[in-house]
Parts: sequence; C-alpha cells; structure tokens
Amino acid sequence: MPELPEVEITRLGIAAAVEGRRIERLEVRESRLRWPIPRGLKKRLEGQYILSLKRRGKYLLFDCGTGILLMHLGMSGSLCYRPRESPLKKHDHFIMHLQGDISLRFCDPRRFGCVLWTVDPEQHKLLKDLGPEPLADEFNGQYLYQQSRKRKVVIKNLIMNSKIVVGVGNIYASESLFESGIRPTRSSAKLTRLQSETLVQAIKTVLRRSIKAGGTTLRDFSAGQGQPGYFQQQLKVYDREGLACVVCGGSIKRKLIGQRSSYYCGQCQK
DNA sequence: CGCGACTCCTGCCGGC
DNA sequence: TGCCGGCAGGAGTCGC
Repeated sequence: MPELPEVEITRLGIAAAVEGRRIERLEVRESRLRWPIPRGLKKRLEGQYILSLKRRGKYLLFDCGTGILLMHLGMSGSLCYRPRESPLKKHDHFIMHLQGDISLRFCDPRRFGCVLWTVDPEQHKLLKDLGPEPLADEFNGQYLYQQSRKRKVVIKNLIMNSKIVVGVGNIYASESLFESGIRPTRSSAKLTRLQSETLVQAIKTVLRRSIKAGGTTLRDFSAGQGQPGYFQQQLKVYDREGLACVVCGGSIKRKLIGQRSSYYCGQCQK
C-alpha cells in the first residue's frame, strides 16, 4: 500500500491528534509482524507521552521521550485513530489507547509491517543506511548522476533502492519515469547528466502532487480517520496496461522488472 | 560490495 | 458456485 506520499498523509492525518497525548494503555493483539513486536513495549510506553510524530522515508517515528517507537506499514498496513469503543477491524494488530478516549490502530492484513523500539534512531539498523529524502535539496541531479555511475541495475531499480533515495516505491517509480520520458529498463550507467536532473525533478513533482491529492488509494488505503486519497485518478501509467497513453494515445506496456510490474509508454519513453 | 532471487502473509480477482 | 493460480503499494536476507 504505502509509499512516501501515503506515509506522509498518514502522518499529517494523525499527528495533531496524537502529539502531546499520554499513552494510557498498549494493546498487542497480534505480535507476529515482519519482526515480533518487542515484549517489553507495554512497560516502556504506558504512561509516556507522544511528543512528536515524524517520518523518515516510509518509517513513522513516534518520539516518546525515553525512546522512539518505529513503525513501518509494509505493503498493506494502515494507521488511523478512532473513538475507543468503535469496532475493531479484523487485522487491527497493535493499538495505542490514548488519553481522551482515542485509540490509534495499526491494521495490517499481510503483516509485512513492523512496530519496533529504539533509543538511538540514528544508529538503528533499519535507518542508518537510508539515502536522502526525495524532497530534500540534497537529492538533486548531480547526486543521482553520481550514484548511477558504474551501476549495473536498470534505472527503475536504482530509484527504488532506499540506500539511493527513500520513499519511491513501485507506483511512483513508474509514474516518475513516465514524466521523465525515460524507460524503466534503461541502464543506470547510461543515464545522462540531463536525464538525471529531469528524473529527480519528476520524482519530486510526482510525490508532491500525490501528497496534495491525499495519496493513492488502490485497494483500501486510508489515513487519519479513514478518508481515501485521490491520486489514483492522476496515475498516467501505473496499472494501465493496454490502455491509451494520456500523451500519445499509444498502448501502455507492462513488464516485469525485478519481479515487480512496471508500466511505461513505449512511444513516450526512450 | 553489488546484484538478482526469494521470502514473509492475507485478500481479491479472473478463469474455468 | 467453488476452486485455483496469479498478483498486490515493501524490503531484508541469502547466495553468488
């Protein structure tokens, strides 16, 4: 489900509602996520306050003063707040009962997400090697050009590599490459300096536009109190195999790259 | 070190 | 209608 825009929309949707609130009780209904939810979490968190909710790539970071609750939504995860007594969903695995009769619920049918604890996020295994944020100035044409030299992978895999840049998943990789006029199968090493610049700008534009639209809701993504996003209406190639290219009218192609579906226009992208 | 394949899991959809 | 194969927004891990 979630790439950077969806995680950011989730954060924006719940930050104001949870920041400054006390965690009255933790409820772990299913601890078998990508990694087990740590056993000591209840003791660590109950009674603490959520000081802030931040994001790094696709990770959410709840600053609880004594440490950071680290959360990833995986492929099918979502996070929303509800009145305490509102009915649970089948895959609501982790619930933070907050001061003021609010419950923050992590729902994740496929259980590829995670809920972890760290006192030193800078050095945490999952965070320490992450590349720059795509919307930051340090992610620019020169940086991507440098990173693409002597790489054997195709360009789509390069921009989906979180050590190169965080937050670009399968949807936005295809969309950004379409916006740039670059085929997903192009070799990274053959990317020109100009193409690097174009691609970086396209990634920024596409991600910003998606955040503005509330993210992409393909199946069941929702944030905050459950409202869907609308960026899927602006998708130009993703999941549009066989449909007409919005620019040239040609047929959108689908090709597997690294076991993931990739969509492009053979006419517009070279 | 870089790279490709595999893996975890549930749900849904299309074809027969 | 029911069953089955394939596919799904991620990314760590393993073997080469």
